[in-house]
Amino acid sequence: MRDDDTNTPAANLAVRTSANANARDAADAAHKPRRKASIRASNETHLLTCAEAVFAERGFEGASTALIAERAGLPKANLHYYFPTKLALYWRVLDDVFEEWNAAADTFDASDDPVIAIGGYVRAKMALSRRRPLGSKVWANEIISGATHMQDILLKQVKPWMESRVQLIERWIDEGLLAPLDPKTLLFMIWATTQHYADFEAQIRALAGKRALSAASFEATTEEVVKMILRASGARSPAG
Amino acid sequence: MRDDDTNTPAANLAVRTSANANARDAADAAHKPRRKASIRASNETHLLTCAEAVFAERGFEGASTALIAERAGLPKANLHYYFPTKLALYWRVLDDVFEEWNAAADTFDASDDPVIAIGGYVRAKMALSRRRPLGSKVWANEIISGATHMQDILLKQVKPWMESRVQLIERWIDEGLLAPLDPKTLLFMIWATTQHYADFEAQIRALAGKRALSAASFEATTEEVVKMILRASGARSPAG
DNA sequence: GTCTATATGCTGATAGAC
DNA sequence: GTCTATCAGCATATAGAC
Repeated sequence: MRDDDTNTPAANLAVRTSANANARDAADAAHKPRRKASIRASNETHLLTCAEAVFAERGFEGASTALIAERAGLPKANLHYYFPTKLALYWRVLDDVFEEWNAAADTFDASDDPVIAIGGYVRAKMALSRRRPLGSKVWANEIISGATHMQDILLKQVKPWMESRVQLIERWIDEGLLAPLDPKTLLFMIWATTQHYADFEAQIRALAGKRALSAASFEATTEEVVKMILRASGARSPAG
Repeated sequence: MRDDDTNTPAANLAVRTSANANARDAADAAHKPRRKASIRASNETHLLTCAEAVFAERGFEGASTALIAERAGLPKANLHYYFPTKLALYWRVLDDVFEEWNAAADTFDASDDPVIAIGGYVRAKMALSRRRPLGSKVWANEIISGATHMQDILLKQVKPWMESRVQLIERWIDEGLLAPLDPKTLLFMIWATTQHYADFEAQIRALAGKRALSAASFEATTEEVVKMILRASGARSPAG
């Protein structure tokens, strides 16, 4: 590993955003056509999409830059022009996935009614599993492999989020709005159950049939999951 | 892929068992020392143990026979002497994992009381996650990657088991011993939640601390999970 | 910005001496 | 049954012509 530890996914995220902005500014300032920057942007996003699929299917070590480039319809050297190393490309994919995880996490704070907060969060996580299963699989692969490239995100972003949500859940328990339970166990159960519909797609398809993952069926399953999680947590609304 | 479809994990399992028996018989019949057969057996099990760890960490494509052999302290050629191809070795690992999955599945039939049956099954799955997390990770990796090497096991063994358990759950619902729910969603929730403690070990360690996976803590967590799953399913004992 | 050609090392698997 | 030496192919990454 030649990269120093400032080049983490989170650090990369910041770099990327400002780098893109700088590229556009430079093009504008020189009165050059915006074309180059937009070719770059579209090639980068296309490569990221293909990389997400290959990393999901084969994990970091199993994925090859040749296969990613082939799926993107670009020569391998072109991939290395945009992303210097396979690891840099991987970190960008992890970043993108975490951004969506974060957006879903916000729905937890939509209300101080645990029925609405927990129900809404479960629905958001289920929707994410359906909309972007590949991203969830990349995340899962990374953690199964020991989460070596994600320690920073886990410790600096996910952990604080979890800890404040644990306090919120404990308050709800004190107020009698939730059954006495271990908050972390509840959160892990929500993550496990909702992400299962993305990560274990292939097993669900084999066991429950292709229809099980159709739009209508998935929506019904989502409501089943919401119902069961709410029952598991013993949630009730403050008013009632 | 040069192997024909009779060489599936399930087929391999049968072959292995009889092959081992034959090897022992032959040695006994020829009055040769038992040594050779037991060297074979011990090398094979050792290689299987190391292979399980490497496949868990890196997935099938990411794992290399060189690394597996190195961890086993054997030359790579020796590995290929016992297991002709990487795929054959992988299938044997999948078999072993499935055997344990199957043993845990039996606990579901320990009683006709859903509180005992479901609670016991959850405890068995949690115990398995703790005792053999690497096996669970291999299974998870395989399914995330599309379950291409497990279609037979899923369709011929897991699916029938699931379908008969679905009928049992439906009967319990009819008898008023479970809340009205979709049985498959309940089973998926049990699998997802219990396997989470094996597959997402690294995340749990990062978020909840190393202590979270200690023996005492894990036992407490198991009871939390049992409590929440039973509440989610609305289970009650027939007598009460 | 694109892409052919190539460097360097690792991959699964085998040959054949011991 | 063990293991060194080696194969052909694929891995990541780069050089340099266009």
